Amino acid sequence: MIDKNKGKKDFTNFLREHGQRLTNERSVVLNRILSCTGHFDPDSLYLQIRQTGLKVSRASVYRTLNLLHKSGFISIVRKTEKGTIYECVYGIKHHDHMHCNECGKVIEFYSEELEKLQEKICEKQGFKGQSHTLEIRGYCAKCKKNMK
Amino acid sequence: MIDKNKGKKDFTNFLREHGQRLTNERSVVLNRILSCTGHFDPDSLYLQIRQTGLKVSRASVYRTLNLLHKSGFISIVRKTEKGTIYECVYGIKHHDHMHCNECGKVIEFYSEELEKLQEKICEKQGFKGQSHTLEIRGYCAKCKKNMK
DNA sequence: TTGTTATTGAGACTCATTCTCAATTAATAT
DNA sequence: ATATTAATTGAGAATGAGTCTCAATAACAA
Repeated sequence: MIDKNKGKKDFTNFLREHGQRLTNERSVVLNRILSCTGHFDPDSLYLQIRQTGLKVSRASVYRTLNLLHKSGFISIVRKTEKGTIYECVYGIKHHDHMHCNECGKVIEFYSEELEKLQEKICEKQGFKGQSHTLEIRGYCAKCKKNMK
Repeated sequence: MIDKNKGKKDFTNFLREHGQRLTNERSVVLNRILSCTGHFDPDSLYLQIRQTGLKVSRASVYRTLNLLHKSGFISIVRKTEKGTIYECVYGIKHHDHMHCNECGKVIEFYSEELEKLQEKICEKQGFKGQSHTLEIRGYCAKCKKNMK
């Protein structure tokens, strides 16, 4: 389970280092995303927050998401026509995605071997890898079967 | 070198299969992207076309880019705040990208080993991989050195 | 408490992309 | 060729995610 207090502390530290403050609004957004399982988009997040009776403006939601992204609490899964999809990665093991072109299902996976190989490839180029995004598109087991 | 005639033929076939036609406008856009080396964005492409004296509306450029994307002639490199960046991949060997967070440099690379490993990972999930995008972010050799 | 500075919210604004629809053009049938 | 039918185009309006403005407010330091 995610330690929300630690999250709050870590985020506060990040803000401090940048001469910024932990406000109520930021705290509300942080709490919300730390409870998120799975992917989310800014507007749903905004609506969820409103539904709980708390008041944070859309502008602040966007502003806070940018901060959370910079500080590494959340990462961008993909950008679609309808906007950006995020996921919370704080305290969560890194993973990559498979995306079914047919039903839209997203499979998360992790491979130590893959990570190692990427490091090796970076070294060969003199590149210092810091993070990466890998999305494999194709057809999930179910859709593959349905297609004959 | 890319065979533009073959490109035209292949694109026409794709269109036919979807009950669509190869118009002058589409042909102009196709030609332009087949001459593109490197990455490009829709608006620059539009301006380039206008500069050569040819007339294709912005709307048609966007519409054609969508078709070229669906038919696999071009792929999306990344979506930025300023819009989508494409690259022509027709007749070009698949590759992945490293992106320097400091200077913005993009390094293209290809690893057979990486491709194989991904296939293996897909199989394990019963997933049928069709394409993928891998972007490694970090620091290029030069910037790495400058940061000491 | 007070002063200083960051932050907020409402709504205006931006800008990439899509949509509208009358006019045009490609492919096909006559 | 010519008519018929359906796809396509262009100009500009519309859309919509995300950002910006700025006066009012809240957080922090002394």
